[in-house]
Amino acid sequence: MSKQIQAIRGMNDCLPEMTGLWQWAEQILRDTVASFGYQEIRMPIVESTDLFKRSIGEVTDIVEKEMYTFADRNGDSLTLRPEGTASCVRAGNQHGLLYNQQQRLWYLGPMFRHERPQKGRYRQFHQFGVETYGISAAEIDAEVIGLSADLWRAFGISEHVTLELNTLGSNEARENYKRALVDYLLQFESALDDDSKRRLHTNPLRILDSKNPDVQGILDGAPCLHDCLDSESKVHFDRLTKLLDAQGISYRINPRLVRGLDYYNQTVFEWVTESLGAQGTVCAGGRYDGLVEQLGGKSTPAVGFALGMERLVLLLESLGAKNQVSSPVDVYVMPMNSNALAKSMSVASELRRAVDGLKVQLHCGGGNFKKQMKRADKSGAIIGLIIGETEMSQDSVSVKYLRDQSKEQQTLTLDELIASLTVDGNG
RNA sequence: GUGGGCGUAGCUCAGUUGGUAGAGCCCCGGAUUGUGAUUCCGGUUGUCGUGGGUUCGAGCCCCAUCGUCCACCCCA
Repeated sequence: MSKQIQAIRGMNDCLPEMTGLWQWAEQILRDTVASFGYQEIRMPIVESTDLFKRSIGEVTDIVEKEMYTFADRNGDSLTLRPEGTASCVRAGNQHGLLYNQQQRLWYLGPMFRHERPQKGRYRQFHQFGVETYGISAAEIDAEVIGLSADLWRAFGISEHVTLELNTLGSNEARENYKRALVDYLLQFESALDDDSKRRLHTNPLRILDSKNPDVQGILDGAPCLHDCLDSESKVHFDRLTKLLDAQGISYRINPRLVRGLDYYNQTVFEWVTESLGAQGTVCAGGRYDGLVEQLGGKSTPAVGFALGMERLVLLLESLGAKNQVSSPVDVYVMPMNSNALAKSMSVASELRRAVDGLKVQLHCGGGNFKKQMKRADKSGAIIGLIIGETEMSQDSVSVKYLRDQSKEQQTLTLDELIASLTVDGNG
């Protein structure tokens, strides 16, 4: 055997034992956004490097050290997308979707960041994203957050996620606050850890959600972002919280909640969980009113969020959602000998055509009866269909119920079998 | 990028002060030639991550390297 080639570090295969759960999750996501009237948009995975530099921010870690950037054969600098919002705005601008219009969009696909892999964090990962454009009123913030809350309800995990909410205010308010915060923290500079010292000059707001308890202690005396807010932002945030209250969505206002990407303003939120280790944020988003214009479009308000699929699936798995996934096979057809093969294949075909959604697998490769029964059992099928000389001679099939011992094996005509499967609703 | 844990069969893992590798699962055959999942019997599974070093002798000790997991950082 020659040496095997491995997958790239941090880029994982999704194996058959997991694809069922992924598909189940994806279906619920699609159904939920569809119920809100949102439409899918599909963007390329590769974009011009400048797109991300201009949107995410030049001094963010994502742009500085995490992007998969390379020169293509023309010498253009291209980048594997590290997130979806920038591409979505670019596509919207390019095709006139955002100009004086309202849009409610969603997407799902792979993203790439060159980070050190750990639980809930991979170099190729998948985000489900929702983006809305052209609505500045707080009700769209409330709708988007309400939509995310509906997702947890549909997954049955509402008790395991909590909503954190904050407002960053206008850009001017935020700049004012940034200055006040830096002034305050400079008094304690020697007591700050190295990461916080560095961020003092790069992204001071990020110090607010430092995990270091000493830093958090210093922050207890720091000025509060909410004291620097402009009145317009206050009104917007107040309307949002009232609308969330009216929907019965509970939240915790966290004045230290900030976002890592530069384009956010006003509303920001995160859904966090205790069940995922260090990567507790399963979904996060907010308002980004300046980005459309920043990327060359007409000034357009926008709100959206992104949800980490791997983190969602990990969470669903840890909460035992795997038994929501149906078996890959409902009926396993066993031809007893080579004479029964053609008959078995046609029976399988007729079943598939007659019963909508029925999953029928034909035993291939022969083998004795014992072996075929073992395969039938392993397939997860509820019904084993036996077709041998006896059945051929009377134009019937023997039906063995593999998961229910109280049900006797019986011999039926194909029509009788189809009738029973149809009544059961796929068994 | 930084730190720590772990790399032994397809999978999950034992392996004593250093003496040339083992269990369960899986798979195959049989008990049972038309009845699985339960039971019993038998069988196949290896570059001990890789490369050096120490030693008469290394899965075990040392160095390097790669991989992986977890945490920091970052973020969904």
